[in-house]
Amino acid sequence: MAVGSTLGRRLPVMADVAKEAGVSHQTVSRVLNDHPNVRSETRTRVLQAIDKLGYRRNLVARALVTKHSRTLGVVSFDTTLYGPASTVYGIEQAARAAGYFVSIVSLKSIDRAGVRDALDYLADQGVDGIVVVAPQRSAACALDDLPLGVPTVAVEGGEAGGVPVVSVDQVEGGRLATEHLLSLGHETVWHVSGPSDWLEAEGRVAGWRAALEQAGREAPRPLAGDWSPRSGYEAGRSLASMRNVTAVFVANDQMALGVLRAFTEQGVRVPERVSVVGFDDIPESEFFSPPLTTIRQDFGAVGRHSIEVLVRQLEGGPQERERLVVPPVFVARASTAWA
Amino acid sequence: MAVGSTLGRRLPVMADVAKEAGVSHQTVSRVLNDHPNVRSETRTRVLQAIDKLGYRRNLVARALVTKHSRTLGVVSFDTTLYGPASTVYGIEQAARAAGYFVSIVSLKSIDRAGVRDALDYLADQGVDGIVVVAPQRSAACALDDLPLGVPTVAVEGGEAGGVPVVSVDQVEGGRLATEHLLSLGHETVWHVSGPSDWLEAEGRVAGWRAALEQAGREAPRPLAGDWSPRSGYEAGRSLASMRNVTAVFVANDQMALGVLRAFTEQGVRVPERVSVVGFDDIPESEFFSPPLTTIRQDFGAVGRHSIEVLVRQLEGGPQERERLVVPPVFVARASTAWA
DNA sequence: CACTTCTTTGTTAACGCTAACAACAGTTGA
DNA sequence: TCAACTGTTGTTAGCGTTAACAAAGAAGTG
Repeated sequence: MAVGSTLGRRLPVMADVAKEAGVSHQTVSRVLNDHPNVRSETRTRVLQAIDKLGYRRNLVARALVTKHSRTLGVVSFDTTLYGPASTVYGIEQAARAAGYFVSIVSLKSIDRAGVRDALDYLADQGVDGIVVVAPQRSAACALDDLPLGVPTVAVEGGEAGGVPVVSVDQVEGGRLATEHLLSLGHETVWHVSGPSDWLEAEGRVAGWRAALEQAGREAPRPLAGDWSPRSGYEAGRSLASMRNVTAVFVANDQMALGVLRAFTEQGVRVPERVSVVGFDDIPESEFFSPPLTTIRQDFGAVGRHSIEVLVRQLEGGPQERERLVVPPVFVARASTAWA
Repeated sequence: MAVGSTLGRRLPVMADVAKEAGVSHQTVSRVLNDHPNVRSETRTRVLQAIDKLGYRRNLVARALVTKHSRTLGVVSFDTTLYGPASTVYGIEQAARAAGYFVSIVSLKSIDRAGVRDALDYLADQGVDGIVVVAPQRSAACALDDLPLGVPTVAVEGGEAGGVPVVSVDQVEGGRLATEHLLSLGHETVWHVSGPSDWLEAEGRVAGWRAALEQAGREAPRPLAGDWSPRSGYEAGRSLASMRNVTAVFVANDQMALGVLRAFTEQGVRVPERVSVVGFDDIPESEFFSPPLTTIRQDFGAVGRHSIEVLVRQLEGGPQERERLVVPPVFVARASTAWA
């Protein structure tokens, strides 16, 4: 690509290419859009002109007339956390592979108004579709009043207002963790949960409860955390002081780290005296002391599926009210042992 | 905002609002853009019409004529890692506060071609400016051939081709870590470095070397990792088998976790026999066993500054060849002790 | 009172592209 | 020979907005 004749001047437009190639601008457009009826000799002449002038088509002008920007909007919450970050990454990769740009709004806090603003913001910008990573009840609610006419998919969105949802089966994950601990002979399993307004936290609690119930065990009162290692640490200190605790299912790996730390400080040995299971399988978990048994979520798959569903809608499909569930995977390591 | 008369029809445009308010479309435009010369009575009539029709302005059309999209592009590498994720988050927050959208391209691998493509991709889309998170030498090189005319800022970009750079002072960080260990009476300090093509890794090595040299100590051969806990673990196994190692500066916290794990397995006590310092201060570090002494990077500040510099350029400032450096902060915890 | 100036509004022409239709050659077929 | 078709290209008219200029009235000034 050369800069050539337009050096220092304004960027070349389609008309410049047309003149250079001795055709009409419409023929240039046809070449660019792979229309069938262009003589191959004409096509090469146009391509040469494009190359010579260093022409790049103006996608804004294109979007104005086609009404499609080939941009997807993503609304997420705190992309500093491993889960959201991985999900957004998966979404971005899948979107690009499908030929779409991604415009991201990362919310600091999620109230209904914040999500609404973000959605309006994206709709204004002319995105073709939106993925909302809505792990909280409040965010999921905001999906009830969507910008009209913009196809939307929710990730981890519960029964979000009429839009398709892609999520990891949190209930199943909670069940897997709990059943594993029960199968090791533990009388019951304690639980450090995530914040109560998070759907994921709720799902894990439900799975944990279901597994205990099925085994005919009493469910102890869960300890509530906020996903942070510190909150896990505090829960861990409480648990360490209780003699009857032998198994703990912690709702994410970061809090599990805090629990492990508290146990170490209090001289509670893992897994000899207490077994611990986490959730997420962050890259660090394998190197905790001891390496953490956990439930892996395939965030990449969630991202890919959400884009698949969205693109299917964009490209003509009907607004199906589908619900895609990605199964979690149990990962055995060294933080759990026989009672 | 009501949906009103256009229910089920096409979205209302400026002309519809104009007709509703009994003015010309240009007057509507003036109201929307806060032009001074509009009679206040006219203004309220227009605003009422906007509200009644549920009108939202078409930013694509606006961008076509103004040549500004109020969108910034961000090119980053693997936003799953804590550092890049935090930086991008900081950028996004700052950009939104400044009234800009953010379009993100997250590269899987960074070769020069990949970065180039991403830049073209964004330039095509009509972004007003670009932030490149270019922590690798290869990425930084790609800044040499930038899309013409799009203001750009590099984050962690070394001496990137003529564009402003915002970064954390990695050399100073490496120095802080090493000096701390030397001040505790350690004879010398070993180093587990990041990948050699990362500028950050290089800076930390340089700081470590400088501190040792200044103290008149021999620098041992550094062990190379790839930022992952696993590579730290492997380095840790090597170090554990060497009797003369009493202090290790690890180039990031994730690898430090791996080192700690290897030491634990081999019965090497931290900090009693070996002191360990990490880098980054990820949220987990405080809860490692033992809590990790480390160097904190203020990723949020880096993001904010990069947007500041970029916006200053966009809004008329000259393309200054500036270099903004954010100082790292030493964080003392329990993984270091007197030799 | 004529003259300039200011305020408010409207009219017209872009911005760079694609869609729709028109036009023209070169076939083909009756 | 004329009509109908086919493949290729050009012409025109938008998309929805802002910029530039024009115009009309109000207000100030000598």
